[in-house]
Formats: sequence, structure tokens, C-alpha cells
Amino acid sequence: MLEDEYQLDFFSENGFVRKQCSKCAKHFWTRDIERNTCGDAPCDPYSFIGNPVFKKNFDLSEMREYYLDFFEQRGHTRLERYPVVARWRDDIYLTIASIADFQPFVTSGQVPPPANPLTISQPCIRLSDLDAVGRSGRHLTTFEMMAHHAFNRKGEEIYWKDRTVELCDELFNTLGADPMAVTYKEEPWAGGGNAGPCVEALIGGLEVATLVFMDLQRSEGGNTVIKGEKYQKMDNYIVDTGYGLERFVWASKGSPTIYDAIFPNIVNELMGLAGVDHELDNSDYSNILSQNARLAGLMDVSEKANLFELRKTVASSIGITVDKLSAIMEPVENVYAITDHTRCLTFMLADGVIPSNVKSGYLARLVIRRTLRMMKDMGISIPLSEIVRMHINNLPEYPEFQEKVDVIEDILFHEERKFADTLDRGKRMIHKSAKHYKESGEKMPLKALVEMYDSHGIPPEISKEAASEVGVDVVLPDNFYSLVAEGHSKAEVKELKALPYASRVARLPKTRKLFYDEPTRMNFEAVVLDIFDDHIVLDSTLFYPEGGGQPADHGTLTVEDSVLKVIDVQVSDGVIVHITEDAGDGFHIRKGDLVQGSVDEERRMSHACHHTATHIINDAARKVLGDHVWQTGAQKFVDKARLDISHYKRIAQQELDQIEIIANRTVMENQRVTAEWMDRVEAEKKYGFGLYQGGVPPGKTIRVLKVADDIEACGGTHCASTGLVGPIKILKTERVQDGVERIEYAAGLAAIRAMQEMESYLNRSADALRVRPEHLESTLERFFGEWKEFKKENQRLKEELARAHVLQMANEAVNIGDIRLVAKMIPNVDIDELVKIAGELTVNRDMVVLLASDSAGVKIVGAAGQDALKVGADSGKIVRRMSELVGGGGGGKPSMARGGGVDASKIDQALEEGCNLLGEQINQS
RNA sequence: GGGCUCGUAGAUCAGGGGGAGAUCGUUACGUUCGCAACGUAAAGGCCGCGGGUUCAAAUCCCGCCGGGUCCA
Repeated sequence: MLEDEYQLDFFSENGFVRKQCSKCAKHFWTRDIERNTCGDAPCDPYSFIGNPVFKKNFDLSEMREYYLDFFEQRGHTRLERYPVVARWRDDIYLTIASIADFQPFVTSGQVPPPANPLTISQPCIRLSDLDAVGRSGRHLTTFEMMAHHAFNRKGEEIYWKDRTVELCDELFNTLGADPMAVTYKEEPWAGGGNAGPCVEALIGGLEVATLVFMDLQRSEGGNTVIKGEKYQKMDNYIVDTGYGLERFVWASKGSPTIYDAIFPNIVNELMGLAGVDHELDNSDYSNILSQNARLAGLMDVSEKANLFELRKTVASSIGITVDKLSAIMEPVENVYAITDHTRCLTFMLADGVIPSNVKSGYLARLVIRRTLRMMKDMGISIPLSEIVRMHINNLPEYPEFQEKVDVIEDILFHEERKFADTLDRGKRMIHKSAKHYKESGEKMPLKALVEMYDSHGIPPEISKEAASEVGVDVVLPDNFYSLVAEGHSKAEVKELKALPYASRVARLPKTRKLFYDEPTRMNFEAVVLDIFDDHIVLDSTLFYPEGGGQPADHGTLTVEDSVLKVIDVQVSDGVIVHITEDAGDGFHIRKGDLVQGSVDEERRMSHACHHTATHIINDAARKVLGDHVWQTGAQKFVDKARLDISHYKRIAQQELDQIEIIANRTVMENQRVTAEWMDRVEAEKKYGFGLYQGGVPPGKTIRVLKVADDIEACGGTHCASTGLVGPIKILKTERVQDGVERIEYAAGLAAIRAMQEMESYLNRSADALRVRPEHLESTLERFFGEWKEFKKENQRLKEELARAHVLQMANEAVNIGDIRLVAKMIPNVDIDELVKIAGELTVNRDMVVLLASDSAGVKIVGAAGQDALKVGADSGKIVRRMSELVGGGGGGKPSMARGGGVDASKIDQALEEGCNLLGEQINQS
């Protein structure tokens, strides 16, 4: 990055000098001529601990208000925060920076900003440094990025670098910071396909603000290279600043850690519950924490080796042993992390993340389980929800959290139970497996632990603990989690199926969409703009292209006497492409031709009914289940539709019934369905991000659809009023993922057909039993009960019969050496009974039994008593040979074997062969 | 989206082509003044559902349903 980028008038007019850091060699600006270091860690250690940099203490809400007010006073519009779940983005799950609120459409210039310039304090969640949270004294999973943004275009500049740095510097001054202590370090920035020069603002060794001047975008032909990527200038250039609210508060208090600065009461409460004496007034104790934070500021403590290094350094500087230091620090660090993690959960859950095993829900579950583990280690036994409630009470400036308390509590209750179940299950598995290895004298292989974690979610520490309970020692390597990762093959990247002829289609003008203005018209005339094989583009069309979970319209295009069947319709950047069935003999259709289009009305109306019904069901589900319900996907068909919603437990039948009733009531109210093209920002302001339930449409204006109480951005075709949807019948629910329920339903005639179908199942079932449908259940229960009784009775009778046979057959035995043989064909007896007879007979230890029956082909059973086995009898081998003779196969153990075949005429021969074989076996022994 | 796992008695699980088992719980009887403990016995199974392979499937294969879990 060019040095010129940083030569600001502001710096030169205010007595700043540009210097190069004697340690990291980076350039920085300072008022202090004597200064040789950049002010950032590790070149400068923290100096603000115990020595606040501002003239006053601030808590979070005071600091936030001070900041927003400061920029409001200076011409910025204050914006409400955005949710921490980035629902307007499809590339990230969580809001990771204030600028994320305005990506991609505002930053690209496609959509004007909601205000310009603006200021905001945006809660952000970053889980990338999870291991450092609590240990480093400064890392948080959740923080508020206070920011002022200015979106500049060519010839339309709000302000740029000078004003930005000036505002920043003025902020520090009004807060009472020592001007000589402030440095601005040059540090080119890049991220998310954009880049630009950037200065980091540092006070007392702490980076408190980052001022990014985003004016580059990634481009192959670019001439600026940053971190190995080529960039070029953009037409619009954006002031993207980030001020760490929590760091400002920390710097204003000078407490040993950021955690003690931002939520001291919760930290104290939890320390109490954990039995930790957290006496910051005690200078020895406070000194340890401060020293730890100062040194931790210089390194990355997420790695175990570094953490150990930190412990060594701190211990020696204070003059205690590493063990003693660790014993002091670990509980404190855990409590800090618990406090942080629960604040993170508060934001996530209140903003509607449902814990799950996929997507953002997985991130929530990850944090929940980490927290529960640490709470267990610390002996904190209150419910997780209670800590979250402390945060909610501690954050009155977020009144929306109060409304969510009940749902959050329910969600956390479920999650705690789930995790406890998982751990219980896991411990049992480990115990079993550990015992197995102990008995076989082997060590428990690491692979077993990796599998426990990967397949069953048992953290290695728990595995180790459980294994040691059975007396098996396990050594955990540092790289455990990378071993887990190794076991996963790289996910295949699914290539998006690009529309053929895309580049040629792109040159055509956008198709006029007639289906929005005239949703009930099915016939139209249009001019052919171009043809690519069987792909036809018109100047305007009534054909709805596939999108928003609604399949494409079908129908016909007619030119004079030739009719083309439209079998698919796709849209590419506003150009609608009709894909027709291959007519075989080429197309009699040319550019400029006038065509008659006709849309398959039944198909379209069916889709429209189901689409409108989807909005109605979504709204009803939210009313019954709660505000956390969020659409995560939907698909419409001709005969049914489905809607996936986020919900943390299975939907009960009772709830489903209620959803169905509310949905049908909405239908009967026959409310008008309206659609309105609105400015994106205005729509977001008015209706919130609930608009994007069905996905995020691109563009400056979006189509806002109102179906009863449901308001969404939607590009589909709909019924003109809810009454036209007709009856809505819910068909079933399914759990597609943990935390995501799928509701399947039919609307209109499809609903009637579905009901008729179900009715016919019912009627046919009732007919089969010759009962009326209302008696089906009781009759079925009676039948099933009787069936079980009969089955048992049958068993008993067979056993009795077997005993009867046994008495008689024992007398028919022939002696072969020391043993007795019974070989007999019993007609029409099934294999179970043969087995029972054989079993009974071989209670006599010297008995060998070979039985055959002609039931269902041929069945053969052989059995040998204890003594017979000793002299070499092997019924397995005998039965195998016999079965082969009757055209089948068989086998088993020497003591009991079964077999069978198909040729009943060979039974006698088989029995004879069996006798011979037995004779041989005995003679050989 | 990609993996890995599990569905057997009321509960927890074993078995893994050839007589459906164990432990706990339940019931009855015995022992006891009574209880616990103990002893004896019994009841309790569409081996998740549907196909397929096989003489034979709880067991092998395919599909579905229902759980658990890791990764992006």
C-alpha cells in the first residue's frame, strides 16, 4: 500500500509525525516526537491497567450513548442495531462487523444507505478465538462495534480520510485522553473481496478503533496487491470504522481484565457460586490478574503451548510457582469465559437462533455445551437460563430481550437435558469400551476417543475421565481436534448448474413480467427476441420462471400452426428463458415472430394456492409456536407444498391442529393479498428482517407481499385473496434437522384430494375388518391383543405337541455305538416345532436327532446331546449334507442345526444319508 | 450440504445368518411382627417399518421412519 495514502492534511496540520516502529517496523503517526514504538501489542505493553486513559469511568450503556451522541452531534444519523443473526446475508451466519449490516447491496452501490453518514453500535459475534476467551483478558465472543460510516460515490463525497481521523481524534480528546498517548498505525486492510488503507487507533497499548478506507475491490486486472490478491479502485468508496465499545469501557476503568470492566456484577455473582474469592481490592490478587492480562496482551493464548509460556512468565515476574499460578488463574478464567459465553447466548437466542446440529444453530449449541462443561468444572449448578436471565436484566437497553425470556428458558432447558443425556450415554459407551480394552490387556486407542467425539459428541476430557473410572489411562494429545478433522474428507463443492447460453442471454433486455400485474390472465402475445436451440426469449411473458420455491409454469407457445410445449422456464438476470420440448424437426420460429403464449392454468393456480398457503401456514405457525419460528426453506408442488421452520422441539399434534385451524380461519376471513414494490431500505425499516424469511432477493427494490399478518419479500404468484386458496390440510410433519421442522400440507383442490385419499385409507381399513371407521381403533386393539394371545397359545401348544412326540420317539431310537439316534420324517410340521422336538429329545445326553418335514418345501433339523457331541456327532455337517440332497442348504452348530430345501421326494434318502454320516462321524473319533 | 453412528422386554443394553438373552424394574410366593435385603418363580418382545437375498434374516443388502453426533 502506498505511503501517500496516509499523508493526511489532518496529521500535518495537527502536529503529527510519521515514524517507523523500532520493533515491528510498521509506520505510525504520533504527536509525541520522542516516541519510537507504534503503541500496539506486542511492541507496547498495556499501560492503562490501573491507570485509566479517559477522565471518567463509563459502563457499557453510558459509553454507547456517549459515542452515538457524539456522532449525532456531528451530523450522523443514529441507526438501530441489526440482529446478530445475519438474515439478510446468505454468505455468513452471524453479524461479524457493523459493515456487515450494509453488505452486499449498500457497499456495492446497488442500494443507497439507510442514512449517510450514519452511526451505529452493532452487536457482533465472533467465535474464531473461542479458546482465548477468558484467558487473554481481552477476548470476547460478543462485542459491540460502535461505528460511523460514510458512503461516498464519485462526485458525491460525504467525507473521507481526513474528516474520519479528525472525528476519531476529537472523540478521544473529548473523553479526556492524553493526545500524546494516542497513535495511529498504518495497516492495510482486506476482507470479503474489498480492501483499502486503514489506520488503527491505539491508546495505552490497546487498539480501540480501526478506521478503514474501503476503496478497492478484488480484480484480476488490478494493480494494487494486498496480501497476495490483486485489487483495483472502486467507483464508490466507504468509510468503515469500528470502535470497540467494550474496550473503551475497559480503558475507561483500567480494570485488570475486560470482563471485570463490562459485566462486573455477573462476574462477581458467578465467582461467588464457584467459590472463587474474586477480591479485586486485594492488591496481590489484582496484581496477578493485571500482570497476566498485560502479558497475555502480547501473545496468542489460544494455543496450549503459548498459554504455558504465559504462565511461566507471569509466575516468574510475580515470584510464585507455575502450579500455584495455574491454580489461581484457571477458575477465574473459566468464570470469565462462562460470563462471556452466556452473554453471547443471550444475543443469539434472543435474536432467534435455534440450537441445532447444523448452521448457525450448531454454533449456538457449541457455545452452550462449552459453557455447560465449564460450569460443571466450576461446580456452578444453577440452570444456564438463570445466568442468561442475569444478562437480560443487566441489559435494559435491549428491551426486546425481556419478551424472549420464556422461550429462551425453554430452549436452554431442552439443551441442558439433551447434553446431559448425551453425556450419560457417552459415559456408558466409554465404560463398556474401556472395560473391553482392559480385559484384552490393550491400551485404549486414540481412535476410539476420536470416534466417541466425532460420532457421539463426547468431549475427550469426559472420555478420559470415564475411562479412568474403570481404571484405564488415556493420554490426550494436544492435536486431538485436528485428528478429528483428519477423519473428515473434504466436502465436495457442488457446482451451480449454470443456465446454458447464459452469456448470450445476458445481452438481451430484461423480460417484461406480465404475471405480476395480471395474475389471472393465462393467454398473451409477445415478440420473439432470440432463440437458442429450444430456449426461447420473448420481450414479455406470462410464464412464471422457477424461483422462491415455486416451480416454473408450463404451457404452449404458438406461431401460426406450430405449437411448442413449454416444459421449463428459468430466469437469468431478469431475462426469462422458455425451454420447450424438442419438436424433433426443428423450429418454425424466428426472431421477430409474434407468438401466442398460453399458460397451463391448472398448474399455475395450484402453485399459486400453495404459495399463498405457505405464507398463511408460516404465519399460523408463528402464532402457535412463537416468534422464534423462522422459515428456513419451502417448496411448492401441484399436489402439495412444504415449509421448513426453525423450532427447538417436535411439533405436538395439538399444536399442529391449532396451526391448521388458524390457517383455515385466515382463509375464511378472505383477506386481500397485496404486493407492492418498495425501496429495500425503506421496507427493511418498516417491516424488519422478517421480510427475508424466504431468502434474500437482490436489487434496490423488493416486492413486499402481504398475506393477512404475514409480510415477506416474495416474487411468487399468489391468489388475489386468501379465500381463493381454499381449504388447507396439513398432511404431516418431519424433522429435517435438529431445530428444523418440516410441515407438509395441501391447499385448494389438492387438499380435498388429500383428504379423500386419507378417507379412503380409513374406509378400506374399516371395510377389511367389517367395522365402521369409528370402531376401527377399538377393534384393532382387540385384534392385536388377541393375535398376541394366539401367538403365545400357539407356542404353548407346539411345546406340548413336541413333548408328546418326544415320549413316543424316544422309544423309537436306534443304538449306534454308545449313542441313540432318532431319524424321522414328521409330516406337515413347521421348523419351529421340529426345533422344539429336537431340543426336548437332546435333553437326553446320548441322543442324536435328525428330523425332517415336508412343510413349505423341506425343513430339516438336527440336534445332538452332550455325550453325543463328545463322541464326534456334528449336526451342522449332517444337516448341510442332507439339505443339499433335497435341493437347498443348511447348517448350524454341532449341537443344533437347521436346513431345508425344495424337493420333498428326497426326504427319505436324506434321512438315510444323515444316519450314515453320523455313523462315520462316530467311527472316526 | 458432507460424514459417522444407533433403533432388541417397562428402563439400560448384549447377541450380529441356524433354539430371542442379561441386568434393573414389575407381579406372585417364600423368609419377616412389618420393611429393606435375600431366595424361588412368573408375566412382559411385529428384534422401528417396508422391500430384497437365502432352505433359513433380529442378524446381510436397499429404501423409509425415528433418534444421536461431528464438520463446513
